[in-house]
Amino acid sequence: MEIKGTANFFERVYEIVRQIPEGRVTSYGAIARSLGAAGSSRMVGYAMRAAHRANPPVPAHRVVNRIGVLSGKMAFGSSTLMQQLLENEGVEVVDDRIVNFRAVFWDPQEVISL
DNA sequence: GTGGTGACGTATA
DNA sequence: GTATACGCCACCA
Repeated sequence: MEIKGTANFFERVYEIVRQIPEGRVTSYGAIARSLGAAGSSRMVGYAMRAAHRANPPVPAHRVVNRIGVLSGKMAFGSSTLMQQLLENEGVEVVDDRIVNFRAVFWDPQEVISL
């Protein structure tokens, strides 16, 4: 069964983000690639921007860009909220950047391949 | 229906 | 490592 519908694009992104383990993060490109929308990474970021409309809300704070920068911290309403949430999960953040980003990086393909 | 915008990524120099 | 250019296409006015 293949759910064809652009409206489901957001839902697809949300579902992947919900599967991100605590203390881990992933990048927009990784999610986009998992959706088969490699190159359309912007759409993933756009989906996150509207993540607050999703129900249940997705841990958007676990999604950062490819260099581990909290590019969307502004969308949380507070520039420090996103960093605070990450640090609360054990992710060290300095200067709006994730320390050892590569170490805490989580590949969505890991779960999809299950 | 048309156009602008964007929580990005890749390519190139 | 930085700087610039382009593509990608769903959402909103």
